[in-house]
Amino acid sequence: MSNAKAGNTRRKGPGTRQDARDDILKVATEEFADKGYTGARIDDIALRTQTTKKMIYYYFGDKEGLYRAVLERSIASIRAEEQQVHVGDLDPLTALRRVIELTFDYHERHPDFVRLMAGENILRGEQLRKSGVRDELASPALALLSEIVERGLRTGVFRQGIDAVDLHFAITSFSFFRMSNQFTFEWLFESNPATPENRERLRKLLSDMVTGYVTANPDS
Amino acid sequence: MSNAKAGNTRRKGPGTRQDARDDILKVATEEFADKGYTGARIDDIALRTQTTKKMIYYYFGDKEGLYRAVLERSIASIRAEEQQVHVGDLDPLTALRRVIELTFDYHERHPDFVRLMAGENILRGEQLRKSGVRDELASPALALLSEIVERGLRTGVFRQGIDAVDLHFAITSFSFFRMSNQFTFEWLFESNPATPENRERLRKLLSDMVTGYVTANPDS
DNA sequence: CGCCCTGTTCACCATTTAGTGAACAAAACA
DNA sequence: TGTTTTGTTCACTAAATGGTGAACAGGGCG
Repeated sequence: MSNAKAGNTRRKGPGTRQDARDDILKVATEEFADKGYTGARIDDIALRTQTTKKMIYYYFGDKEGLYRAVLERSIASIRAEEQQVHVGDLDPLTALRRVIELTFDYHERHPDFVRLMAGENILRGEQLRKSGVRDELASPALALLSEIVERGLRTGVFRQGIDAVDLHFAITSFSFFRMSNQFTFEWLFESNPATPENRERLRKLLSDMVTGYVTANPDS
Repeated sequence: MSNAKAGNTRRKGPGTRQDARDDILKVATEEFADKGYTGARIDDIALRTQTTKKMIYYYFGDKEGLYRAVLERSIASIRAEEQQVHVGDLDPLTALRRVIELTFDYHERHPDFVRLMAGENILRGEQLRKSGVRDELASPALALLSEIVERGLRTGVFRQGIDAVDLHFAITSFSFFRMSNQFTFEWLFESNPATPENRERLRKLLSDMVTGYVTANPDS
């Protein structure tokens, strides 16, 4: 609509070109995370950007293209962060605790990512499936876990039948749900799990529960 | 739009009045679960209903009113189901296993409920907060768990520091995430947790993990 | 110098979408 | 039986929304 931007100083200085894309992507990420795919408004994104609506279409083609770019960027960022972690020198149980805590913390630090994934699942993951990014190594976090599980089994600290993907599932479901469902959970139980006063307790609970499960324990 | 319904037999027989509301609610539940609040289309709902768009507005006022009615109905239904469960005669650990399995199964059996809650959380739970239904006893499932935890602590089977809400959180996050995030999880790890071949394993994992955590264990 | 490629602006459009006005039908009620 | 209340039809609308056409600016390059 009327894009009456006040100080429309049309500077063409260096760094404007690629930065325009980034500017759009950052704003679009917030918008899509906040309202979901259908709820997001291109006009609103354009308004909060230094560029215009036409530029969004120029760079990303259509709403779907923009949305896919947002998803890909968000996932790339989590991968980059995961890649930094190294736990090879820790004993399996300590390493596992480490990974659990990192996963827990990551979800807390990136609510946009959580909301984006929640929204994409409502859409049955169709856009992600159309995207090609997948191949760039599934998830460093899983590789990490696989290595830990292998070591744990080898040294006899872990019990038989532990699967890395299942472990990752257990850890992620807890960490993700804590952020994604905080509102309905609070409404139901008058306690918001994503809140600071519940943070440490839940973090420890998850860590204890998973490490306890994994630990070799012949009886029972 | 043009509601050219083929056999528009305008029967006014008994049972048409209240059933119209139910018909609308059932279709609307699917629509909102499938597309989220903003993605849902009143016209589409009307088309798949025996009534017309105007009737939807007649009964529910506006889109928000319809959505809220859908949420309330969905939650009322889960409550009704939970109320049926009785585990007072089982020992705490068996009772806990029972509740875990019931929660796990409920989420599997009601994907619409899961998707609806996921969508409502993207909206930050605003509609649920506007709704007044909450008072009708928070959650029977929680009452059940509280009673089990109390017995478990009393008989010394459970260890100290177990909280019923936290337990419920752990159980629900696992069960919910399995359904809600199946698509992105499958995309990432080439394994869909909601699928029959993963069902039993995950169900057992959750049950073992939680009961293991809860069980008294002085060492470590 | 003239051409072309990448950005960029502004006005504009077709469709979709939530929501309505008014008249009418059929019970319920008096 | 007349009147009021509840339910129902159909045509209609204002606004929002994703998306476009065309013209143009400016730097790189033959």
